[in-house]
Amino acid sequence: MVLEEPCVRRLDLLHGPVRHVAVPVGRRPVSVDRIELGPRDRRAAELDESPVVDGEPGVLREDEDPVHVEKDGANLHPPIFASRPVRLPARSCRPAPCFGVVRPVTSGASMEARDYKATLQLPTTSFPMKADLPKREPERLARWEASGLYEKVLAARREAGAPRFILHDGPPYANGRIHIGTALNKILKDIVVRSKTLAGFEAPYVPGWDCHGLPIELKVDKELGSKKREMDPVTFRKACREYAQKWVVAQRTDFQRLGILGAWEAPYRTMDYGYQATIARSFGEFLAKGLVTFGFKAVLWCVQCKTALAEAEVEYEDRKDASIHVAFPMPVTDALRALWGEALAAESELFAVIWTTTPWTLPANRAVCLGPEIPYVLARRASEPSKLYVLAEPLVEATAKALSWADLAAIPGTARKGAAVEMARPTYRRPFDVDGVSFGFLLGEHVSTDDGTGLVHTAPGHGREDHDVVKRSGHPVDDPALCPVDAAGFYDAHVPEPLRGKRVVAAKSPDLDANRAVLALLEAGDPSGARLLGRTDMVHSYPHCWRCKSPVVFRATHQWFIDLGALRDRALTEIREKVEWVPAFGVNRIGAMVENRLEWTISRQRLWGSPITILKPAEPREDLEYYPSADDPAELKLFFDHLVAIFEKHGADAWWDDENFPADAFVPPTSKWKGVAFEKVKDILDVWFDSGVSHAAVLGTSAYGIASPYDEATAAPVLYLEGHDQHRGWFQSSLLTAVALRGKAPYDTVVTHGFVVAGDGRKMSKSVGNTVEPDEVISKHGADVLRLWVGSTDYTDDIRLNQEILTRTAEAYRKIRNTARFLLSNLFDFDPKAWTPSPPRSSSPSTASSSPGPRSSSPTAGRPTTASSSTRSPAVCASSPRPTSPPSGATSARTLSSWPEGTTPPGARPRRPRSASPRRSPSSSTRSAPSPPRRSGSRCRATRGPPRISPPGTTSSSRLSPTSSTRPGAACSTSAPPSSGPSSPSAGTASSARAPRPAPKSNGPLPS
RNA sequence: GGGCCUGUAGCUCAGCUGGUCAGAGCACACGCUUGAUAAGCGUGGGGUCGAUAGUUCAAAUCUAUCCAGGCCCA
Repeated sequence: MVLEEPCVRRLDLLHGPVRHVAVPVGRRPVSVDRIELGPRDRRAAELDESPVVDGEPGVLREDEDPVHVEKDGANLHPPIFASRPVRLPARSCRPAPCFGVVRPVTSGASMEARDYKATLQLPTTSFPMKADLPKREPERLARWEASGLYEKVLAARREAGAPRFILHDGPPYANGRIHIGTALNKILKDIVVRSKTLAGFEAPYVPGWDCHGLPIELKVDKELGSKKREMDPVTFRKACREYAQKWVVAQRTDFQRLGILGAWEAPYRTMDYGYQATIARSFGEFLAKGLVTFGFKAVLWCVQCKTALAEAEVEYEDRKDASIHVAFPMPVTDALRALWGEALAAESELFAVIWTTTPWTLPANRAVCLGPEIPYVLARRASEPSKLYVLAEPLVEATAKALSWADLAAIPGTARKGAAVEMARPTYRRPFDVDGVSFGFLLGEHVSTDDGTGLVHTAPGHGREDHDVVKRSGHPVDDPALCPVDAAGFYDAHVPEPLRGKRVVAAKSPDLDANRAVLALLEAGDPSGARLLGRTDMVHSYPHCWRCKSPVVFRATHQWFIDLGALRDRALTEIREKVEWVPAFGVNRIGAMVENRLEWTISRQRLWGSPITILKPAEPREDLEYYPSADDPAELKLFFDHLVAIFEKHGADAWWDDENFPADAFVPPTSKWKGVAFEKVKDILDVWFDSGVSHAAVLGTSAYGIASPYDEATAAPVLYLEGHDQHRGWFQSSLLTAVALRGKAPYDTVVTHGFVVAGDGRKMSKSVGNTVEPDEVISKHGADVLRLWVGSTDYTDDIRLNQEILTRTAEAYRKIRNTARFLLSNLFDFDPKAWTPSPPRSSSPSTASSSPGPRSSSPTAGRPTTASSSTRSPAVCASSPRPTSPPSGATSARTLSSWPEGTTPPGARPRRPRSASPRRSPSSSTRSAPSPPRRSGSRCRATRGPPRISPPGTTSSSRLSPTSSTRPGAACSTSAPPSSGPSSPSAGTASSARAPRPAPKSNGPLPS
């Protein structure tokens, strides 16, 4: 059988008995064995009045021309053979190729037979058109699990000596079911891991969970109710552990249902004994390096939970507060008269006017801050000319408006800079003065003329800037009187009698309300002479405890800190020069955050966590404040070696097990302090410290089954992939701990994704009712549809999701599926073993040769930060030979998320690094392996649109949607409870980075 | 209020350093097909490129402001 060109190619492609042959109009099949015309075709032909002649099917002879049907001079149809039936193309097929059914005649099939189906070679497949994913996916997953697919693939790569690629999982918080953001995050990770695997890498994926922290503690607390009071800490912690484990299991089920492949049988949990031991050892290293400090400092404090909060544990909500202007009387001194001259008459009453929205902090006032460069004037009302008010010049008008004092005006010629005013050493009488301690006027750069009066009420016990400015001025800040508020939010004895026992926020009754009491006292006339000039109610954004939703306060307490001063420069260097950020703007984000961060409050007054493993002498001693300390490195090492051994065997619970492990049990037998009576510090570490050291606990050891990517011998690029809220959270806590512990960032590449938002771009909120739950999607459409949705979006930005988008995605899925089905069905009788590949048409030597392995052969070469990773990542280099893995049979269906079991995925053959590519240095290829495709010659950082990841097995690129949780691993903006936040690094769940697009031309590196 | 980011057809996205850049797929409408049929094929409608003002011979593409939205802070 011979067909003309276009048909011949098709035949060649099919490489088997001809089934469908494209017969272009105007061209003619020169010779075919036989062409049959089915009844329907015949009817169509009749309708068309085509010259179809009934007759016996016959053979088209070489010299016989097909009949052309011409109408008005144009070919309307493909050839129709009068005596040789042919299936007619659709009438609408005009110039385009039409499909005819042509088959060789092997037997004398009679045209009389009614069922022509048997005589035709139709597409054949058992791959169903209908996916029925909700039902069939679980079966597939069960097969994966039963066959140990993940382990097998990994083992195969390992045996083959494939280069490694490590995606380190940011641990989601083990509290509650997963939400859509978590799903987004995990699917993106799965896409990366699988594509890397398909690209020939050994790409293990060890999932993890963040198990410690306040949210779990509070939940357990609630569940236990009154029982908790009878419970010892060890028992309570056991309950927390069980609670966390319950959700680990639940979430694992959820993740597996999404089709995520990974080491689900051996994940890491921050509450694992070994992990806890690593936390303690890491803390020890911080101590040894002198990075841990202990001090009195205003921290965010929840009076309801009675604990310090991390910034990330705080949510800002609108709140209505009294906005008040208060005048503090200032004695008129000679210096001030010299400053202001005649404007300040001897009989004048002088006042400093401050503005605040937290009246309850007035009893803690110790100073008034002025901006050094801000001009201050004397202002007065026409109606009360003897009263002079000091105000910032730019704010006189605004103050007059706020107070409804139309007649308030600045006295011309009285503008003096804050620095000059301060030089005159003015004083004032602070309100509610009990002990007479006031620090007077201080200069502070934080003073602005954006609002207020330009004179800032300063209470060092209740504000960070206040604390800092007072401390910088040399005044003491450790005096408990500076913070007259107890842990539960009640005024203590450092305030005047009428205020004692009032609660500063979250008062249950108006009588207890400190703000109200303060205002009442001011209105009644405080002995200091302070006057309330005016008050209004103001709605403003105010911090609330993320957990109990109570308004929080700043309260000075004793806390442990990590001093970031020593780490900052190194961290910034790593951020800006070593790490690749995808999308590139991440570097600005985290850079600015690290730059502005001075310290990290690491202590929490809670139970469920890793302890701050420090002992304090039961009786104060001159020679030892705490044990161990950086001053005695030998003792410190001794202590932590001993402690880590205990933790590895008994877990951190031992720290609370006073019966079996009293303080003395932690003093090593050989310590010189053995015998001294100690008490344990009972604070726990910020949970961000826990997850922050995962690089040490999981990647730095082989405890979780993978060799360390940080060891030279087993080095591998490390990718972190989380929502962009983790710039403040896990990325940062991981970075800071890694810089402290090993002097380097823990990751080579950081990919961030956006948050999942509703269809209108707004955040998902349960109260609004615009959320989409993963299990709903799965039960309705199937996980593959959810995965396709991820793959079809731009993950670098926020990702929209609603029912319509899901419907579209499901429709797209059907198209893709049917296309696959068509391809499969045409291959049903394809025998790969009998197939001889035709030689490549042409190959460009340059492309063909540019497939260096991901790992460079030069161990010493670092990743050049400026080198463009030019070209293509070896990881996905398409030019390397891809073994064709034959589907085992006609029925082998490939789904979006799988390759046939027992077969080697395409591209599975590991590529060995090429020894020398003239186009790229080995080191650059090493580093760029995990990075997204870049435009040639441009640095990733400068790339505007992030490249997309091309998920293996899917036809579309994927995007991530962020959810809104606080921990890594979640990217949803729904109201999932943030895990306790890292004090400094706050973590968010939602992240919205755009997913890298499929690598262009198959040569681009994957953005991972 | 600050930092970072986003805003192109109903949906998801391309449009690089300004000059056929107003595109694709899906959806929709109409037609065809009904031996891939809860499929397939063809044709078509649809966007003042968030808004405004600038720079320029020329702007979706640069600048400024504004509006809307997201994350992180305050």
